[in-house]
Amino acid sequence: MQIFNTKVGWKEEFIPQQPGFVRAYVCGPTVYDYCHIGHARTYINFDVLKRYMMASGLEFLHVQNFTDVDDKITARAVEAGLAPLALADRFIEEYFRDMDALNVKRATVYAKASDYIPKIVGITEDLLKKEAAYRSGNTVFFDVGRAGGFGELVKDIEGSVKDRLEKGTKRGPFDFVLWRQGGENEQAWESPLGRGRPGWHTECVAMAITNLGETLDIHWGGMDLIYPHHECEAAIAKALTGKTFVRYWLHNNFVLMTGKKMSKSTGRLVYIRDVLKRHSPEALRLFLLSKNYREQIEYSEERLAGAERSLESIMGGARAAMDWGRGPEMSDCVKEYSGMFFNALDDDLETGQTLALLERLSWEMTGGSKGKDFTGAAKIYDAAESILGIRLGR
RNA sequence: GCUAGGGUGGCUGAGCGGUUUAGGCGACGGGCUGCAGACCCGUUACACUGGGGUUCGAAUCCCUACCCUAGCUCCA
Repeated sequence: MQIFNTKVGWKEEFIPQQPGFVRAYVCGPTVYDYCHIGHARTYINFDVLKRYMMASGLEFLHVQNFTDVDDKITARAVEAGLAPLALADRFIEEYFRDMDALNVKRATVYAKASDYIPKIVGITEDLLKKEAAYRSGNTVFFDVGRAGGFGELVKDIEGSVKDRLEKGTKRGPFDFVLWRQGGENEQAWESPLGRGRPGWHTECVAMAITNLGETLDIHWGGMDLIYPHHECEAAIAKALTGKTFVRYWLHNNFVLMTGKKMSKSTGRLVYIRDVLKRHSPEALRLFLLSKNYREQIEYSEERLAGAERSLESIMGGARAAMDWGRGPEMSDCVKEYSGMFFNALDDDLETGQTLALLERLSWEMTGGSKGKDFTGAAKIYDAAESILGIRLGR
C-alpha cells in the first residue's frame, strides 16, 4: 500500500522490515483528562490502518504508551488530592471506556512511562557517555548540535520555528531536557542522575525500543507531535543506536472547531463521551473517517447529524445487500465496487472515498438503480464493518 | 519564514480522466394535517479561482499566478 511518510514528504510503498510482520508504535495521550474528538481521530485512523494491514495478511505488533509522568499530571493530581499515578490510572481507565465505545481494537502492549524509569535513566546516562548530552545546573540536556542537529522530520529548523528561542542555561537553543531534578511535590525518582523526573521525549524512545526493538516500521501520532516531540525522539534514538529509528513516520491532521484546532489548552474541545450522549458511536466513527487522515476536519453538530444520515443510508444498503444472498460469488458491478473500496484504502488510507463508495452503492441498491445485479454486495459491507470498524447492525 | 492542505451551484460538501444523479440544507410544487411543524413524494442548481499545457476528451493530470485555512518547543 502507499502511505505518506512525513520523513520524506510523499507517499511511499509500505514494506515492513520483516516480511509479513509490522512493528508499530503509537503516541498515546497524556492521561490527565478525558479524551476529546481529536484523540478519537488519531486512534480511530490508526485503528483502520491496523485493521486493513491485518486484513491484508500482515501480523501486527502494536505498542501504545500512556504518558503518566508529566507536569500536567502533577498539577491535576494536586487539585484532585490524589497521587499523580493514581490520577493517571483513573484516566487510563476512562481512555479505555471511550475507545471501547468507539470500537477501537486494543493494542498488543500498553506501556506506561512510569514503568520505564530505569530504562530512561539508562538511556540518559548512555547519552552523557556518548557526549550527546550534558549537565547544566539541575538538568541534563540533550545536545542537539553535537548529536548532528535535527532534520529527521523538520528539514529547516531555523526557518520553521516561528519565534526566537530562549537559550537559557542551554548550550544550543534547540537543546531539550532529558532529566530534571525535581522538587518535593512533584513526581520524582531516585537515580544516579539525582532525584528527579525524565523529559517527555526520552519516555517514548524507551518504551518504543524496549517493546519493538531499535527500528520501528511505523510511528503514528497527531501532527502536533512532529515538532518537537518526534523530532527529539529521532535525535535521541539516532545518538543512542545509530540505526534507523523509524521507517515510516505517519501523522494525522487535526479536528478543528470553528476554524481552529481542537485543544485542551484553549478549552476549544468536545469530549468523546459528551458526543456519545447525542450521537451513536458509529456516526462519530463515520464522521472522523469521512476525510483522509491527513486533511483537516471541521467538527460541528450539523456535520455529526450529517454523519448520522450517511450511516442510515449505508445501513439501508447493508440490509438490501442481504437480499442478494451471502454467497461467495460477486456480480461484475459488485466486483467493481469492491475493487474501488480496496484501492481507496491502499492509497494512503482514503477512508473518505470508501465511505463515498458505500453511500453510492447503498443508494443504488435501495432503489437508485433498477435492474442491476448486486450479488455478493454483502461482502463489501462485511469489509466495511471489519476494516472501517463501523457496525452496520444487520 | 517553514510544513501540510484547500479554492465546486444560494449555502454546506462529494467527485481524483469520459457516458445517469453525489448527498445534505435551502427554495419551489404537491401529499398528509382543522392550521402549522414534523414526515412523505416530486421539482430545482448543468457549477467547478485566473492563465497556460498534456489529451480525441479535464473540475479531475502537469506548470504558473492569485487568494484562503491550519500548525510551527502545552498538545492527538
